[in-house]
Amino acid sequence: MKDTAQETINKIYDSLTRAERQLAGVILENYPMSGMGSITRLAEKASVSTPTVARMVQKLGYSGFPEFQDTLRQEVEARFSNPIAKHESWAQSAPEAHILNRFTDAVMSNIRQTLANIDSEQFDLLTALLADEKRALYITGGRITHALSEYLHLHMQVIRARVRHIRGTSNAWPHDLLDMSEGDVVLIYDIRRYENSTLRLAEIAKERGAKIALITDQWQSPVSQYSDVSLKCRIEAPSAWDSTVSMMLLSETLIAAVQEARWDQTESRMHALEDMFDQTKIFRKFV
Amino acid sequence: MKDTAQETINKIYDSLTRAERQLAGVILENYPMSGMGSITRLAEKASVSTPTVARMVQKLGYSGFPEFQDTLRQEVEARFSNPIAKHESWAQSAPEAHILNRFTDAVMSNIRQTLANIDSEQFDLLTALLADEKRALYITGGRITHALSEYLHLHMQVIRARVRHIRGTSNAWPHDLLDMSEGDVVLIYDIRRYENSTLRLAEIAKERGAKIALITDQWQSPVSQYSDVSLKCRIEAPSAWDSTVSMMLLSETLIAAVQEARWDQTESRMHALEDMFDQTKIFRKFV
DNA sequence: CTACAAATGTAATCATAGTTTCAAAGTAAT
DNA sequence: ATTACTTTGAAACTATGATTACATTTGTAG
Repeated sequence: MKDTAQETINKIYDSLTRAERQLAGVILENYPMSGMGSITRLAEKASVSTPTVARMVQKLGYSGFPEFQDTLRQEVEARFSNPIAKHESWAQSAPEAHILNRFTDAVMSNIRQTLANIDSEQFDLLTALLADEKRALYITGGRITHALSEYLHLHMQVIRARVRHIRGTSNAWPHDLLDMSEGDVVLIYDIRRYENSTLRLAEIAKERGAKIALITDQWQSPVSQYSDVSLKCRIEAPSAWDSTVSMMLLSETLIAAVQEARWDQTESRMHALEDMFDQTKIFRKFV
Repeated sequence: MKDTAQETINKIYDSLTRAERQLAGVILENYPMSGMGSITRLAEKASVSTPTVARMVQKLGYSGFPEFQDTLRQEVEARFSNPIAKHESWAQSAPEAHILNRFTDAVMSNIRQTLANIDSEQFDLLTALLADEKRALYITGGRITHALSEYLHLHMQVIRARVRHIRGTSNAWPHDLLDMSEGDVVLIYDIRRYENSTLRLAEIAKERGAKIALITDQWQSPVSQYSDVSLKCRIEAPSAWDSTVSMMLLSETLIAAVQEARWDQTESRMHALEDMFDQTKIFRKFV
């Protein structure tokens, strides 16, 4: 493997001249960031002239300062992108290039980026809206996100009253909007291939005074122009389709957050639900 | 405290134009290293022109690209000398104990464990079964996993013919089994609070000579006694409910794998679908 | 469909960074 | 002390990066 700049410097340190050693000292001092500015700045920091710097990087084996700097940049990048988990293979039983590993790589990165860019205030605001039972809650999704919206709906129904699922994919949704009143919340999932009917729905809901919450991709659905709160998720994947894993994560986190926020009320609802399950014998008793 | 470039970008993201968002995406993608090269390189990576970059950094409040880059450099330097970054907090904008960070922690660990314990041969076997159009495919889920099963069904329908979704939650599923013949595949999602009807379904399908595939949790559904192939997922979460994110990940990976396996046939199906969408004007043209 | 405004890229211009030349200063050997 | 050689930085030069002006394209309202 190729040496890092650091190693090279140490290797040839003895053959360096006075000014060059001075410079080498500064570079190593807080390596590798010191070399990230311009050649002039580095020269000044080491109190030598720019030609001295230029000459030394050539001694180190680089064609010029830019190449030297590129090397440093790459080193920084390597250290950055996940000190530990850089190239761990997720499924050890499969080769690194197996779709299991490639896909998981992408998804992990999606999740990291989604979380890194999330605005926690928006999240908290949305949690508060969803937890407020005075506001009726409408949930809807598009073709791909329908499943997610249904999943959220299922859980929200357990947590609180007045939750409704709108099938955005049907054309019956205007009926659902009849009951909507000022201050109600409409939560919309919308990712690319943004659908026209979803946009219309948001528009109409907005007109009726509803709060619009949006969960969308990094390119943002046009619905965002009407939304009061929105969360952006990364959805890229090595596939012909996008990955909604990060949206699923956010949805579940929302469920957990809302649930936490109103545990008092939810607890009794859950018990009631359990009782009903018991009576209908849907589930196996203790496996 | 002064905002980081990252925060600033997110804050004004809404007011950005198409090309600028494209650029913002690239910057955030592997922030902050992407901004460390020259303006030209950054522009190329984002497929926009250099003026677009120059304009955006000004929108962000910097006097020009060099100042912007200086800021990034300082951020990198700060993170470098800061050893606390070890235990990474996913959403930096929220405290470590925020549900966003706690939940994500759990989910990341679920994914790691799920992948670590997966048997890639089982996965490949399942991929092959799903890719084989000679076998009709039936997909079903339980109360919680219904959404997942529907999601998989949606995609499988695009990829291949003869796919059917069985609503395990209704009591009409015996009807769906009438057409089932030897060698067909039944894919079942089943996680805890395993449902009786799901078990019955598996039993009957097995009797009719179907291959049973199972996606379940780490405690394993009783369906596994009938299954020919099964994948186990971790689903624990700091919540009153389980997290199905890892199942979603596996499902999407399966979709990608099957799709890859039969891309020749799938491609034309997807085009046909696109054409139909165009005709029905469901989607917005290029946002 | 037309007219206008906004967005974006091309190309010219300007600024700064990087390199090279060369002369001055330092150093060591005679 | 003189000469030959090495080191070094000032300054000229060159290349590349950043900015600006302007034309083209794209989208939108009338």
